Amino acid sequence: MKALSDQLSPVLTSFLAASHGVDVTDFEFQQTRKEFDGDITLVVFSLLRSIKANPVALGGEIGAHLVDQVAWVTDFNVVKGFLNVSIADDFYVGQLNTIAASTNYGHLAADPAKGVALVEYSSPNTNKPLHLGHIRNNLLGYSVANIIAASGQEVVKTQIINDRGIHICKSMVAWQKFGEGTTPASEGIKGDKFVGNYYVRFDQEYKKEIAVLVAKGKTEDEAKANAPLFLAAQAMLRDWEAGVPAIVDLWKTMNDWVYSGFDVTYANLGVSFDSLYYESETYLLGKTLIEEGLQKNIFFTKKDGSVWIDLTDDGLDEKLLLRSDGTAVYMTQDLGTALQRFKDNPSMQGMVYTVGNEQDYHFKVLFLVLQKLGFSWAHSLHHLSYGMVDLPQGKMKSREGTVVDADDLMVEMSQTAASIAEELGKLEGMSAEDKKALYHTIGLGALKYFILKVDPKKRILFDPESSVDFAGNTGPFIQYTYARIQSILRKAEHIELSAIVLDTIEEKEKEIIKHLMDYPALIQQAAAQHSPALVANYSYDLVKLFNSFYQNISILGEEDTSRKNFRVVLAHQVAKILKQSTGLLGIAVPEQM
RNA sequence: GGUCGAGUAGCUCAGCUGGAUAGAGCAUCUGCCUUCUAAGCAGACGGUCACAGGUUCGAAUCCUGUCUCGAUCACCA
Repeated sequence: MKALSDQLSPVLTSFLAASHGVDVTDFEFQQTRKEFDGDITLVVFSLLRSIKANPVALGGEIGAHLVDQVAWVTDFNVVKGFLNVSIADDFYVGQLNTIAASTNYGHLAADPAKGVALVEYSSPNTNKPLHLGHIRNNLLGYSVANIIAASGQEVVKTQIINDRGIHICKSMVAWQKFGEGTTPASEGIKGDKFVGNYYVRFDQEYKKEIAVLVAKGKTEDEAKANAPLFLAAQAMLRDWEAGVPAIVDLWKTMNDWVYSGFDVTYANLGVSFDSLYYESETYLLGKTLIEEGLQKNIFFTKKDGSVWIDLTDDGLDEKLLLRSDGTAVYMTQDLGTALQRFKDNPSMQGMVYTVGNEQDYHFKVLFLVLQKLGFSWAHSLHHLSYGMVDLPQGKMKSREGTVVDADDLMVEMSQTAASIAEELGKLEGMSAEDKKALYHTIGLGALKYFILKVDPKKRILFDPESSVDFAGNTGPFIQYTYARIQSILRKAEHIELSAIVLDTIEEKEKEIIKHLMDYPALIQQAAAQHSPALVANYSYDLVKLFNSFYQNISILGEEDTSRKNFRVVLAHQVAKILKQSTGLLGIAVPEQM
């Protein structure tokens, strides 16, 4: 649609300037409805604001001009205020040839003038294994990074690792006390799960201690603050900050366990990072920013020594930036991290934070603070806010064991894919190894599409019982269509794929080409809106169009050679775009399934 | 209470910079494998676009108010 309207608009502009003396550059086009003749429709109504005329008469005037002046406009009709324009079939054939001739159609190479965009995602709590919520985060961030890159801007995928603080010390204390020297290797479990267990263990033992103290007559708050485990964790944090070697070593060891566990999950999920930031390395820079803000009188100090910013003029509240004891809070380290990233990427133009919508307020404040500190790049920051993934019984809660574990879920998806495939029995002759890889591709395709097709802003309800579909509007449906096309292309190998010349094509073929023509504009739109859902829906629509064509019109069975060639090229281009578009979503497409 | 987001078919979702009779999938029901892979295709059924006003040639889309759900307003991260 856009590709077509972009070509018609200049003609209309100059015509209206000459005939009515008005300057109009924006026209409202839409797809012609099925019940009318034509390919594209100009909404004449919208022109009436600048031109006083009868819409039907004006539509006729414009239509006649287009037929006269544009070689590939063949006909027109006017219904009420709608001008339906017909386009010559060979125009579409020409467009298909253009698409076929271009590699990476619709994707642009990085433009140095656009600088580099950072996309942050994942950034999990290093004490807990990744769960379904993190999967949504990772898929969104990874996909948005791909989409921005395809739109023509260099991208750096990054994350912030929360590797310091009292919560880290909790699992360290628990391991020291109850770990008995075990390691992930000795227990044969992933490092993140191993450390996560001690984090849970801390919480359990801590609660017992509190109960004991309360039984002895202490109040709840007193008990919490005086429980031996809590005191131990606090002491450990002090030792860590003081750089006590034994503690720092333990910290490094346990963090490495977690990271190696996460790496396995990331690899299975198919996401990756170009750079990592550690809170332990940026929170001090955050503190210097606080100093700077105080000197500039952007921040103020309260009696107890805590540092705040007053955002009431911006419709927000006062916000704490530094504790009264001088230690950093969440905001402090995020300020430092942002500045560090700019220092590392001087051409930074745009940074996307992929973080759940529960932190909308935090990011509003963060961006405002950076703006007030005078950083020009602070205006290009964007919070990619997404809704929670909820279970039928509500929020996922690790303490209640209602968390959908990321590793487990991926295994289940793979197994479901396997059982469906075995039932269908189309994979004879494929090696066990290839099958395993294929099941993973399909299972993950189902999961990724399921999550990415919905608007990020919306909550997702995940029902483990009804699970993720493999038929209908799903990832496997798209993968299946791709595999079918590959099958055709294998059989069509001997066909000469030179530029096609045809005067007439089928309606279904035309619909497909129209959709292919929209791809470049779609990528730009998806990048501007940070929306993988747009790419997912585009891919689905393309597959719907192709399948209808495939089931109703024979490709290889066509006797006319040039027509057969045309259809093979068309199928080939559909596959090409599908591979590109699903690739942006992190979904792989199989040669056979 | 303030702020932000969501509310479209029984269910899960598109559509939202205003345009012709609001679209898909799942579920239910009909057909289609002797022909390029049926994880598919063709069709039926299914809607007061939360509610009420307003703006205009025209509103699911924009504005105002109301209701429901979620998030947030911590010297937690």
